[in-house]
Amino acid sequence: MAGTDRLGLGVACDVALLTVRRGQLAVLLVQRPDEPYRDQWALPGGFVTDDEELEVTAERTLADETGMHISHLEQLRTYGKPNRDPRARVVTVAYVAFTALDDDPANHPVGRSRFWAIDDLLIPELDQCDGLSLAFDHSLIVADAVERARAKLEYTTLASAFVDEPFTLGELRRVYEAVWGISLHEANFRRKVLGTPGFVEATGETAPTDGRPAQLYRRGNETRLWPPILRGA
Amino acid sequence: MAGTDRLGLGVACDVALLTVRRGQLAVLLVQRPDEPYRDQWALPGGFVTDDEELEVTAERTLADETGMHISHLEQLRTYGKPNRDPRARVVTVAYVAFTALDDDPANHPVGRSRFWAIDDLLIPELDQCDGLSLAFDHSLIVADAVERARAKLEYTTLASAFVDEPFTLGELRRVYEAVWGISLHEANFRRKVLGTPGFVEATGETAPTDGRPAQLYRRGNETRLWPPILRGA
DNA sequence: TTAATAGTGTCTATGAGACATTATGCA
DNA sequence: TGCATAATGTCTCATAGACACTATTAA
Repeated sequence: MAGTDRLGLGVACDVALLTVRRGQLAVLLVQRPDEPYRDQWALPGGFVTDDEELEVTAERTLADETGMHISHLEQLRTYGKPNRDPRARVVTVAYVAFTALDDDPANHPVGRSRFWAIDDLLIPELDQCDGLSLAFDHSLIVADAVERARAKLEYTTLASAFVDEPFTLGELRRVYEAVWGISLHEANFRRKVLGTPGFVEATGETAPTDGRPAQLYRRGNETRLWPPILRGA
Repeated sequence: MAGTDRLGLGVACDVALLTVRRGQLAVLLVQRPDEPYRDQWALPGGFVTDDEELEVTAERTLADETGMHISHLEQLRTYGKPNRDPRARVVTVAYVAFTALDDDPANHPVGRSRFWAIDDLLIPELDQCDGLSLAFDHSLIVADAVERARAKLEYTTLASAFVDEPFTLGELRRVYEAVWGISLHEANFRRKVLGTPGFVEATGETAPTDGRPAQLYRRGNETRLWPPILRGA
């Protein structure tokens, strides 16, 4: 670690908060109030302050800019291309988080922030060549966050983080379908989820649907999913 | 991204170069010439210079400190605890890479660097409570690198990156055994590898062993491994 | 009744784990 | 000959995929 010039280099954190809304995977964005990229949409985030943990920076800036308080952030990766910010060299440590949208308005984004369906964004990295254009290299970060979510559904019980409790197996299945963009076989999905101890816990209650009422479940204690549910080749 | 105080914060890159040597997973370390942690062993790495890609910093400092030239680095994660470096706030972007050790001395570490078997290191994060103590939080980085390697063996053909060409299936199997620390069933492993198109390509040659001579193979073009080879619960 | 979704049961194909057996070198 | 490792064959079990069928509500 030889010391070289390291001034004029900023460190920031950005957060890709994902949810499933109206059957679509969505990400929380903020409309930028200032240049550069004024009025364009960007991930919430900001610079690291002295003696502040990176994850705390992510939580703090997320709360400041969107009003969302999320406690379990997961580091995604770090983006440091020299010209990714036109003002100066900024290395950003991106975090990803997953949340359910409940009916409590206190948990909804405020100010210039809102959720956007991934499908409505211009994300070349996901072969989406039209839609809302994002500031900086944030389309790349969103693409990586989406891939992280897709991968984690395979081998963890993350899907249940996207649904509000209590939930039905149909709702849980539609999370998989929204994130992976494919349809899953209802009966096999049920067998798999119920056959994994600790994935979900039955409440004994039922909820009305468009058809037969469905059993309600809560999240179980298990976080790993073994064997995994694989997306296929 | 509101601008706040961001001076006095350094950005560095560190590299965990992994290999399999004498049947053991090993990592390339450098004995520190200066304080802090003088004479202790650390990952090669150094500060990012102006307008330098993070990956280039990693490659450059690896080459400077160890003489190893590795072109395919993969970002591992970023470590930014406020006091991880006693001198100043330093955020380090860690990279991981995988290499085979051939007989060419040009590809061996030089100077104060050498490979250390993971088993000989003090890595609390891997429940290894005695052995060589590493500088900074590098035992955590090494632990994460080892876990990355273990995971990638499952769903990619990474294992072949650890063996010098040409290689036998026995050598390839011993890579899995060294990295995962378990023994694999020889016949099932062979069926799996040969049943995955593009994992290995037969050369037609054979190599002597302690028993029957073994067919020799080269790396194939496939990088994904489907279905994966799973370590088990 | 029909439509819609929840939920159960079962057949089959695939692939992993386990094991037996043969092949081929060397001491 | 015995030993060590390579290589092949096969049986079994777990599980995913597919599909048929029943259950329960609302319109």
